[in-house]
Amino acid sequence: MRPTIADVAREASVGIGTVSRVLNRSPLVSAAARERVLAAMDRLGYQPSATARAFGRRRTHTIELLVPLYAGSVFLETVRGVEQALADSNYTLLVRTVGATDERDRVFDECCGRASSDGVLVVWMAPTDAFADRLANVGIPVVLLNTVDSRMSSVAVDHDAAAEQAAAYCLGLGHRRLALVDRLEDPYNRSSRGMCERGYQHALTTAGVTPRAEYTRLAEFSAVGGAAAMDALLQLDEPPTAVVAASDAQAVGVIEVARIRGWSIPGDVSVVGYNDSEVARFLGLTTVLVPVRDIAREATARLLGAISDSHAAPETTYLPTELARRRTCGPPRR
Amino acid sequence: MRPTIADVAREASVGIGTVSRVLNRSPLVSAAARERVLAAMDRLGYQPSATARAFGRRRTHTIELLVPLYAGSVFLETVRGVEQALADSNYTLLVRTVGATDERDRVFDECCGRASSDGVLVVWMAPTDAFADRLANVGIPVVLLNTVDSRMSSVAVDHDAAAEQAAAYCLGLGHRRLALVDRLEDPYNRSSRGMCERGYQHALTTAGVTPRAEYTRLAEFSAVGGAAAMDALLQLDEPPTAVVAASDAQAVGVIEVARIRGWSIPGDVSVVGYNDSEVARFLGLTTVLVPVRDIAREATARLLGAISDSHAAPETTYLPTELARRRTCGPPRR
DNA sequence: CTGAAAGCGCTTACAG
DNA sequence: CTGAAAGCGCTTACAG
Repeated sequence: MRPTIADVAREASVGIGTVSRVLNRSPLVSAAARERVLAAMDRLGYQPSATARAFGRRRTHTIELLVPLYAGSVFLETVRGVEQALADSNYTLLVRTVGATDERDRVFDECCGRASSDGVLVVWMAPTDAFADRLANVGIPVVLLNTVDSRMSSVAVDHDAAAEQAAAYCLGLGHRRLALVDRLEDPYNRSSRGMCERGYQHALTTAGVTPRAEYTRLAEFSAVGGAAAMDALLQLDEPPTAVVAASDAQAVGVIEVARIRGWSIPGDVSVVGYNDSEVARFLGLTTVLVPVRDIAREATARLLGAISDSHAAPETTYLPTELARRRTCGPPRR
Repeated sequence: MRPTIADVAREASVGIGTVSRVLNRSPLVSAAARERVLAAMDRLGYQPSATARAFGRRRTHTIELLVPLYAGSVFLETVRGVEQALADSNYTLLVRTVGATDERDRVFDECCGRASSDGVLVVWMAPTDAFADRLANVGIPVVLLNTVDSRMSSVAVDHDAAAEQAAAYCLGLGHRRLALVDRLEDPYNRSSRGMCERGYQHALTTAGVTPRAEYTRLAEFSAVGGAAAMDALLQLDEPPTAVVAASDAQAVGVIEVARIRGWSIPGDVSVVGYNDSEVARFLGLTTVLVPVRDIAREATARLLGAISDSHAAPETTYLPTELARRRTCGPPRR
């Protein structure tokens, strides 16, 4: 049998309260007692039971991460960031992935019902009203990563500003026929708007370029989606000379189609991606850098704060993006 | 306050034992009592406390997944498979990622120490001796995914057989100058052998082709690593006409370098990847399909089995791989 | 600074 | 089939 707190207390000739205090680094322990307890723990190879502690404190010391499957490569980086922020907190990370829309609703639901965690992190997913309400009722703090909702805290990148940054860069290179291969802001909601649409248009109007409807494509969030969109764009009478994509996956599709059709990059067409992935880096894709790990770290810190101070007001933080200028953009051919 | 089991018992005019039995679907409850309890739960909006249950049963009802960062794209699919196998078990998934070697050791260590889970899943990582010993001592069941170790259960793909399959395919197309861009079997152990080396050599000797040392490259497990290896291969007096890579990431690097050097694929050189990734699929890469999700599902089922029957003997299961024949392989130019 | 004791919300023999 | 009771291993007032 694993030794319990009682075994340690007996071994150290103290009460279990003292052992508990040592465990919790309480200052209310004499140096001598602390020594004896520590020695006893060591002798017995004692490890406190996480379950019993959670039960005793009425806290699970667990954080739940809800992540949609479409997050793909962002997943690992996010988990990594969360772990870093959790490093010396002895909190533990529980993960739930979300596939289709009905699964999202079920996961949201169970997350509130079981209340098996002290806090929830939602990755790149819009909360439903039902979820927001229940969470508020149950009193479980939540922080959104890369999605903004006024009812709760979030740490995000300003997608429109990022898109504007990408578009402005292309415009600055001299492009006037600039297309957008966009994705749904909320992939679980077919009627949501395009994620980058506003920033893209703002950049154009600022530069005095009139947006053209045929240059804006709402594509599936994948290489295949990007390829299909690029296919259509290249068949236009006046194909674009530059394409801003809402994800690297889509950008890869755009590039592949361009290559197949014999368009050189960046000679014939420039391409900008979004949210740096390993492949993007390798392919020399010019792309918007989203600080995924920083977002996760910051969001987790915020969540821990909200857990210990339940009166913390919801707050939205935007982290800056950066444009990685690599090899897929250049001035348009004259 | 959330209602507790006592509230339900009072509301239903039964003892808490009966409520507990209803909760645990025990047959030792009369239909009438069950009805009353269920109704009371409903009225009160009762949800049992996961923490209290875990504590009472001396089981955490939690499974821990240890995954190295180099697993990359395999991560999501694995989590997905685990979740599917866990679907109606009310087990919960806890995730820990592993970066460098010393972090691996720390994670292994804590995993045994805290004993915060009922079982452990280790993804594509060789267990250390210390880990194996402590796990056996503590009595926590473990299943390895895609790594084989005689001391514990594992569900894996036979990497050598897979490499042989890939090499044999190229040989069958007529290639005789066949190179291998390999990766370390255990990336945390620089002196481990190449993951595919034996299968590759076996395929060659079976086909009566003498392996050449300069055709076997142990490369870093990334696109950059594959690129570097391909660079060296193409500078040989007799460059290979086909390359088998130990991962899709490496294959992407191989392809990119070939393209840059003006070698057409599959005209001048054929390429086979390993462990289908989304990009690979999109690029039409011929690759070895590793059933990542099936492995996760099967491993999880095995783990749940070991948790409920602690006498289950360690067992190794190999799942078959398949070769996805796509567009990066063809016969050698004469 | 310290110990004895109550309490956290379940599960599980036990007696009936 | 059912209820009263002990027990799981901690935390946390409370009295000293």
